[in-house]
Amino acid sequence: MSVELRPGLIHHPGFLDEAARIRLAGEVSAILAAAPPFTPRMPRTGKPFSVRMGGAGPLCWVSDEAGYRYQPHHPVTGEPWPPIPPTALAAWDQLAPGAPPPEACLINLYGPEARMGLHQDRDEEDFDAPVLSLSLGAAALFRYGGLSRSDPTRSVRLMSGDAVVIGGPSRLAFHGIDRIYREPDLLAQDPLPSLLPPGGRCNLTLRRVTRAHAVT
DNA sequence: AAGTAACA
DNA sequence: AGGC
Repeated sequence: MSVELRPGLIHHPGFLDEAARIRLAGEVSAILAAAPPFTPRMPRTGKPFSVRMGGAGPLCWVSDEAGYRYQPHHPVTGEPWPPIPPTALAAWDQLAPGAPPPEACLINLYGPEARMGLHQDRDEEDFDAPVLSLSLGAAALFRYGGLSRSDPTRSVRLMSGDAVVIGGPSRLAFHGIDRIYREPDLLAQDPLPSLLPPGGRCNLTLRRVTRAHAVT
């Protein structure tokens, strides 16, 4: 079951079943143990994000005073990023059929107070492949708009196990996270990656960064 | 610049 | 501009 929120922006509620959520949480925990979460900072001002980030893949996105960029090594340890978790790769194969393999798996870690301001994913060279988002843990209010910051926006609640595909005419659509929901009754429903605050949310975003080479 | 403040 |  899927819902087209706007052309090219597809919500797949409950895409990951319980077994897949548990498996993915374990894979993410192993990644974060090897490549610890870091706090990204705003370009120029150095203002820290409220979201902490981990990463996997040949390239991953980082942000600091010098700007936004993709780089092959962890910004603190200098080590290469761990491989993208297999459960996330399987979701890419299913939800982004025909796209070249993802190179970046950004792991956004939200505490109950974390937010992500409205933004575009535009630091990639390849805008043909979609961005794939996978949610674990606490529910969140996702807001999406159009290709201009001033375009009207709508909101939808994302739950643990949901997938969102941001592609086609919505590949550069503005989007963000306005709030994390606290749901005491459901706190124990899902195991979450270690190093995540209680009541938190973990979101994986998979992206193709470089242009795929033509096959000869 | 994925940040925030102020507002109805 | 939407959420709170």
